[in-house]
Amino acid sequence: MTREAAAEIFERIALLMELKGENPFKIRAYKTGAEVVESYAGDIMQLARDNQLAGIKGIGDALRDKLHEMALTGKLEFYEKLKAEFPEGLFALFDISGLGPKKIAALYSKLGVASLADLRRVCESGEAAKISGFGDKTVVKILEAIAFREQHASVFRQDQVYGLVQSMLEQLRAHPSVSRAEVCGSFRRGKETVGDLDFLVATKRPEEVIADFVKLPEVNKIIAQGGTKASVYATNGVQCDLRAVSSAEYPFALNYFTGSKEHNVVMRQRALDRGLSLNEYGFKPSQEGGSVPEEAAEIYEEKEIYRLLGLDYIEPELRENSGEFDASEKGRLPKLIELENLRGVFHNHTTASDGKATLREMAEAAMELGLQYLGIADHSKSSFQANGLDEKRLRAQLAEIRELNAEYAGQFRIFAGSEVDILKDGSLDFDDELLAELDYCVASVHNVFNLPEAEMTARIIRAIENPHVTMLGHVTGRLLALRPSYAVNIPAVIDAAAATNTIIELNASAWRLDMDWRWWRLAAEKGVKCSINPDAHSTRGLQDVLLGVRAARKGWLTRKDVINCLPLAEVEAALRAKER
DNA sequence: GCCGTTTTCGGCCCGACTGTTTTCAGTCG
Repeated sequence: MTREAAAEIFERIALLMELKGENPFKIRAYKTGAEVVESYAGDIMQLARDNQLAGIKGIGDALRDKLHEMALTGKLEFYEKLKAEFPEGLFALFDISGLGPKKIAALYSKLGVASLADLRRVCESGEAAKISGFGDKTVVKILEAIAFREQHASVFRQDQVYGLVQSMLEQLRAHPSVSRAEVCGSFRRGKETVGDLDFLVATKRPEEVIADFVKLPEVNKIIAQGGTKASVYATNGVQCDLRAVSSAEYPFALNYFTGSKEHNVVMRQRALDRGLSLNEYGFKPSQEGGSVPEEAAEIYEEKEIYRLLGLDYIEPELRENSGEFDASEKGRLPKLIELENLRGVFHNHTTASDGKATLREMAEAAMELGLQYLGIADHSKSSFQANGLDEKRLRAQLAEIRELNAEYAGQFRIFAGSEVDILKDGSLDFDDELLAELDYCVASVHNVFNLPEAEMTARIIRAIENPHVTMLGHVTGRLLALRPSYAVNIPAVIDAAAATNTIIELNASAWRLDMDWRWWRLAAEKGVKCSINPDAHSTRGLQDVLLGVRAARKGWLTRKDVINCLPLAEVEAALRAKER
């Protein structure tokens, strides 16, 4: 069993206990346990198998035994019994914004609501509004939340599929009859979420490869299986399609199945303009009696298809038919940022607020990743829920950082910052005097999400105009497929950032990827710099920068647009650019 | 269920907002 699966079971135990009205502290212990399992720096499942879990904070006797059982048997008796007390569909109700355990328990016990469909029915029929604690407004909100949820029903964040993609690709590439394999579709294009996964292989024995594909351990259910393609559901619920083509067809199929649909339409039109018809198998003459030029018959790489159509190679992330053809024709495609360009990371949390690792552990993890610097930005005092730091604790952390920096002298640098709350009126949670003592400051909205657009925009711009705000955190507050962005005028925010030399964060957490890639070209054109921030709450969380880089590439950004590509010697000046 | 320089019991994060109420329960961050 993977650590993700074990953490998920602890989380579900917590949900079920909430439904049963169990001791809230017991529930919290399971939630904490899930977080520890998820973010532990080390192979916690191996430790669980070997019974070596003693001394891990947050894992006591009970959770230790349960982890051991899961690691050994792949199951947990305790959870199976608990789960059997409630219908499976109840879990989906927790994803409805505004519904918590008490309301779900009431709906279940009073009206027998056991699924999203049931929930919609009792809301529409008026039954729900009659339950004590429910009213008309609650019902309207629930129906709105169901609609939002359904729009995003089969949507998966990258962290939910990344491991699956790597593992399936690895197994496909290792197959003796497979010469090449790749993942296509929206995943290859670096979209923030995906609906399904499209795999492609080049092989001379398609049926054999497909027969082995549907037997992979990650496959939960076969939807369809034929001579050249198969569709399955993976254990985490993602639909995975596999197409098997010949080696000669492979570059064409790779291009076709990567999309986007709109990009493909332009590609085929360009081919027609050259007397060629393009599909997923290759070039053909577009008219009878026509011919295919020699170079079109000898294509091995995707790049050569673009060249034949008079284009520079277009990276998959840019294939949205949003200007890439024009730039490609003119030789003006950007040289996209790469993971290796990053020299450091800002906006990270420690145990001082709601992080799982200490300052020193975070610094050492960053060093191990080959980074030159690490920016800390723990929550400020208004974020009670996240154990935000008050002035005194922040100053203490500042002193601790100075000491560590003395120890690391020359090798590595920690930048002392704060993720300071933007209060309802746009003022900040700390006064200017304290902010001036920091190396940098990320300002973020964490509460009162329901302001009208004009007010929210003014609130954020007021924060941007503070000379000590180095960068703006997660601009829209969205949680992918879970909670929409609050109302905010992003072009106005970008203009304000440009006018004040304020950096905008690309929050690299798989849940956020905020600011959205669709806005980065505009921001870069206006001269706004980006900071790819992992918003790490654990040492493992630092690796989310990978997702941030993918989103930045999709936003046409180069290393010159991203301040944490700067070497240590230059980045400090960049942090001070605004104050100057 | 976890934890402990106040250690084997007693405490465990806090306040805003919303919608339902008529003083508060539930949800959220």
